[in-house]
Amino acid sequence: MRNAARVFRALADPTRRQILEELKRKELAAGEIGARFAISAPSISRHLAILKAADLVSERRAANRILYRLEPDTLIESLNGYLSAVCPTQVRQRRAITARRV
Amino acid sequence: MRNAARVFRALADPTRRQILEELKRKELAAGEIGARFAISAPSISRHLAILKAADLVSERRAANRILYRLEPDTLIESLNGYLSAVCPTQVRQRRAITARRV
DNA sequence: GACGAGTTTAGCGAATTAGCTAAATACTCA
DNA sequence: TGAGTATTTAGCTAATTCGCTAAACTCGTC
Repeated sequence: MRNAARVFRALADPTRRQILEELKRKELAAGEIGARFAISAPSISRHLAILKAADLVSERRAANRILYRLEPDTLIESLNGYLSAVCPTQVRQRRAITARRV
Repeated sequence: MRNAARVFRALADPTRRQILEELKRKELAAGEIGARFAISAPSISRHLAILKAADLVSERRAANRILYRLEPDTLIESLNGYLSAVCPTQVRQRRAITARRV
């Protein structure tokens, strides 16, 4: 994965990991995400920019607001890619299935 | 996973991710690991301590040297645990197999 | 017990990061 | 166009991180 470094860097922060969890059900506006945390809007905005740079989320404007959406493929491919590189035997079965599914 | 924060923090550094890859085949002494990188022995030692604190490696003394061994279960469970939390539908099949295997 | 090899600990400096507030930008609606 | 809402950008500070060198520790051997 060419972007794996950015992905792992992005996942190092607990707030960012939780943001991705918040987005798992549906896309949310930056403000809606921020409301779930005790930190300022600019800080949330910065976290979202880092997640976007890692292709872990995408954004689209909807009128006034900017909606963020999880990009599960980046997460799955990055983490699975590294798992496969480090623990090839343990994840062999898993990869076979992923390949079939895609 | 109680330790997931430490695991993700540990994986944020490219040197540490590569150390785990070096360890995938067999356990290695700190010096053998260091020889594969262009950084000083103390820096490698520090990286190994961080990996050990995250339970991603274990160590045992062998005479003069300290051998480090990959702990694949921690890596697999941490990454898969987070994947399952964020992308439950996409990793459903995968988890079923892991459960059967364990 | 002293030496040598292997490794870690201490302590420092430069760079990065995560938080904040204030100000700027983007868009909608009257 | 002017006001209001949503979000980002700029600029700052405090804390963390990663690298280094020097010194200490551990173990086996003489």
